[in-house]
Amino acid sequence: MRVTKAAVIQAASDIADKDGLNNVSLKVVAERLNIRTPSLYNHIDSLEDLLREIAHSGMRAMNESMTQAAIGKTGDVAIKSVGIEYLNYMIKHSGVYETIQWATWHGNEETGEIFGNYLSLLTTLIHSCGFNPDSTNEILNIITGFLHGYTTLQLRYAFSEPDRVRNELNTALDTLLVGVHIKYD
Amino acid sequence: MRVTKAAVIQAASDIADKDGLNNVSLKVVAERLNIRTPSLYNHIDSLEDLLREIAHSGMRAMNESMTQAAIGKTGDVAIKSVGIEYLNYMIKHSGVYETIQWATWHGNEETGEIFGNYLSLLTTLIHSCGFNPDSTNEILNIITGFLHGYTTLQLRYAFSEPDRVRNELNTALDTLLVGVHIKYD
DNA sequence: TGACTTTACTAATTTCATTAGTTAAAATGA
DNA sequence: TCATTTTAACTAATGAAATTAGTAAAGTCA
Repeated sequence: MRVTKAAVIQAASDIADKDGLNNVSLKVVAERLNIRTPSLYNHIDSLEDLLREIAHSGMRAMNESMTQAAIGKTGDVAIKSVGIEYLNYMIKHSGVYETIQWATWHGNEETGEIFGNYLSLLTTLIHSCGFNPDSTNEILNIITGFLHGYTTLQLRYAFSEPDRVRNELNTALDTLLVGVHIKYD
Repeated sequence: MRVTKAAVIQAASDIADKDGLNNVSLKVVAERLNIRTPSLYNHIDSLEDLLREIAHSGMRAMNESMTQAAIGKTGDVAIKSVGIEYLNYMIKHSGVYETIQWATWHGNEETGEIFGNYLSLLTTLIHSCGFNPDSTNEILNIITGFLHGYTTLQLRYAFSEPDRVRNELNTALDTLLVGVHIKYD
């Protein structure tokens, strides 16, 4: 009697980050934990369930980091801090992030809830900018969409030149926010 | 003697669009084509190879549609037309689009080339806006990043309310381009 | 201590992907 | 046209991995 559900998810996340999502198999996870493959079923329902759990754990960690990054800040500064933290997480946990993208297509209700927490954080920060509240959702979609797409497309460069990509993301967010301010101030 | 490589990719793409990426298996594709599973190896190298081919075929089709959408247009109007076409393709071929996202992580040189063609199209359109050529790449990253992220996050709504999402994408691109113009004109 | 629960194990089973080896149809080319 | 070569199909194995069934050990708690 040793392994816990959290340990399974942790082991699987580590493997995802080191070897990529399609090298996460029950066989490999079990080996990492020094148990037999069927024993994993005491902690998870299926491989697909495990992948979703990896994604959820990662999303919660991202939410936590981004929330920390926003503490004591408001407006554009806060939004940009959150954006940089989003990128930082992707760089540090690219395998988990790949799983999060997978969960975009194969998520369940819980996935939606956790994503909702992320949206809540951004919503609060958008409010702190003083935009017309009627436009909050429109702005939310613009910012979250941009952040997701920009970081994903730049991820390949972010490994070798993290500082450059971080700076360019910061500049790009400035540009985006200029447009948002003109349109919604 | 009947099936061709193109037919295999087409069948697999149809299955992806109808049942999602993780229901694309050699077994199912072979059944659709009325041949035995091993016969597929006359046309493809492996399941992973097939998935990449689905992605490549989809990316080429998107490039073609977007190029058509840009004909006879310049500047912001052209960029927005391309963006709408990008969204249209995703709505019509969500399974293939999921495969394209998969290929973001598991692509090869050819994947990069096809993506390069897309970047070339956008680069041309950005030039037609008259921005400082030194900033073309920065702008390219902003626009392609935004487009990818915004459409991906809105895809779930795009099935039920395509017109609303199309309109909002158009507005969002306007907002983004306002910022870009102020920053780079 | 004795019932109960948890978690691991071994032993199947199933489902696919993939490989090997064979055959017949189709294409090519003298 | 006819022989040669290529192509693409087939059947039969093989192998890897997920999942299920059934069992035993170890911890929990009354």
